[in-house]
Amino acid sequence: MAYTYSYPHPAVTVDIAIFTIRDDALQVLLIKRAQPPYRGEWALPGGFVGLEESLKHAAWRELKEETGVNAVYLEQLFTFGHPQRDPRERVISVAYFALIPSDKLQIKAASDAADVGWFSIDAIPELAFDHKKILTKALERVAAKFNYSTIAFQLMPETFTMPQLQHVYEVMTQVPIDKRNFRKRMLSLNVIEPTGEESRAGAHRPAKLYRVLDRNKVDHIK
Amino acid sequence: MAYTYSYPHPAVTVDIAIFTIRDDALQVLLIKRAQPPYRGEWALPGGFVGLEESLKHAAWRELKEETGVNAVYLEQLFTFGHPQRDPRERVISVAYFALIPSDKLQIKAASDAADVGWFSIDAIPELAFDHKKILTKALERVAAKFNYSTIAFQLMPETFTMPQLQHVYEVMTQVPIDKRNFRKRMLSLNVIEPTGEESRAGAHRPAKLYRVLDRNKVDHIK
DNA sequence: GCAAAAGTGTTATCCCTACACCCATGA
DNA sequence: TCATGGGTGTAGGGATAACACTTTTGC
Repeated sequence: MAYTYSYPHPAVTVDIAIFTIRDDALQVLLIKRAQPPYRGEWALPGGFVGLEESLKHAAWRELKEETGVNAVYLEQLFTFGHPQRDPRERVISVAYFALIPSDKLQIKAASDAADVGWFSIDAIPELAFDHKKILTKALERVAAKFNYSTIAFQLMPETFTMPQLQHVYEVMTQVPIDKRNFRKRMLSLNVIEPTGEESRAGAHRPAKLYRVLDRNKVDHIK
Repeated sequence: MAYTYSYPHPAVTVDIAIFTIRDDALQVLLIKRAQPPYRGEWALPGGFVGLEESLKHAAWRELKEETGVNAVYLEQLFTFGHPQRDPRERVISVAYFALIPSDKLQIKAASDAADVGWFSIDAIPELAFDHKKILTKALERVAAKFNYSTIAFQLMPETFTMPQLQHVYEVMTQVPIDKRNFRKRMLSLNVIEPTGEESRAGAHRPAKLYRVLDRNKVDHIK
C-alpha cells in the first residue's frame, strides 16, 4: 500500500504532555520508546494523526490509549516543526497538554511499568526528539494559566481540602502563598463548595473537604 | 515528479493574519484567490510549508511575499486541522499573526489592488476555507495580549503621539480609556521615551512625539 | 500533654479609577 | 477669537498583601 502525492508532504503527529499530581508532586507521563529512533529513551506519548480525524481527536485517542481516561482537560499547546526534529522524515508535531485529577488515574500507566511511567517534573530524564522543549513550554503555559484561570481545579480529585489545593498551586507556580489569603481568594472565585465532610489525615485537626461546582468549566478570571 | 509514502500524509500550510493600523482602523491583509477552490473569494495569505523550512520560516516567507516587510512581530496562533477544512485533500494549517507598524507598509499591497487589499476588521468579506475562524481567534489573541503585554507598540510607527497610541488601544480592545490614566500607565511601562519633537497636525495644540526604546522586545506585564 | 497541621480577621498598602480645566495651534 | 484636540494632578475605593494565634486531632 502506497500513497502518492505530486509534491512532498510532511508527516503530522500529536504529542501530549499529560500532567497530574502524585505524591504531592507535579508529574508527567512518559513512555519508553520501543522502536527507533531514540529506542529505549523516554518520550511524551504521541502518534500520527489519522487522515480522517481532527487534531483534537488524535490527541484524545492517544490520551485514552495511554491513560484510559477521557473526561479531562485538554488544550492545544503549540506546533513544533523544525525540519530536523525527527531523523526519519519531516515530522510536524502539534503538541497538546492534558491535566488529570489524581483520582482518575487508571492502572494502565502502572501496569507495565517498564515502558510507561509518571515522572516528577523536577526529575525528568533525557527525552527523545525535541520533547524537552515541548514539556518546558507546556509547564510555562500551565503555570501562567494558574494565575488567570480556574484551570487548577482540573488537577483536583472529586473532593479535596484547602491545603491540598494550595499545595497544587505552590508546586505549579513555585511561589509560597499565605494560607489565609489563599483561602479567601479561592472562595471568592465561586467555583467550589464545602461538602460538609472532613478529611482526617494524621495527628492534627481534620481539614474540611470541598468539591468543584462545575468540573467542565474553566473560567478566565480578572 | 511524485512523492510516495507508505502511509497517508496530510498537506501542511501556514496562514497569516497580518494586522496594521490604517486610516485610524485596525485592518487585515486579504488576498483574492486566483485558483480554485474558493476562486475569487478573499482569504488570508498563506501557502504550503516547504519540506526543508521551519514553520516560522514559511510564515516569514509568505509575509514577505505579500508585504515586502520583514522586521515585524510574528507569533504562532493555533493549528487548524479539521479533516474537511480544505475540499482538495487533508490540509492542516498552522496559523500565525503578524503586526506591522503603519509606516512600514510597502506599496506591494496597494500596487495590484485587484487581488490584495487591506480590510478594516469591522468590514470583513466572506472568507475562504475556515479563515473566518482563524481571523476571529487572531483578533481575540491580540486583544487579550494588549492587556498583559507591550505588544501594542508593534503596531506603532517610528515615532507616535500619546493620543495615537491610545487610539490603537481603543480600536483593539473596544473600550474607551481615560487619557490621563492611559498616559500614566504607558509611561510607567518604561518602554517609550519622548523624542523631544512635536507633531503639529491641525488647528490645535501639538502633541509630543514618543519612540519605543527597544522595538524588538515585547514585555509581559503585571 | 504535646506535636502537627488546619482554621480564622484585621490592618496597611498599593493600584486603579474617576474626574475638570487650561494650553497651543490654525483658521 | 474661537474651535479643536493635547496636556496635566489629585483623591477615593477596592483589591491585594502582610501578619499570629487558636483549634482539633493522634499518639
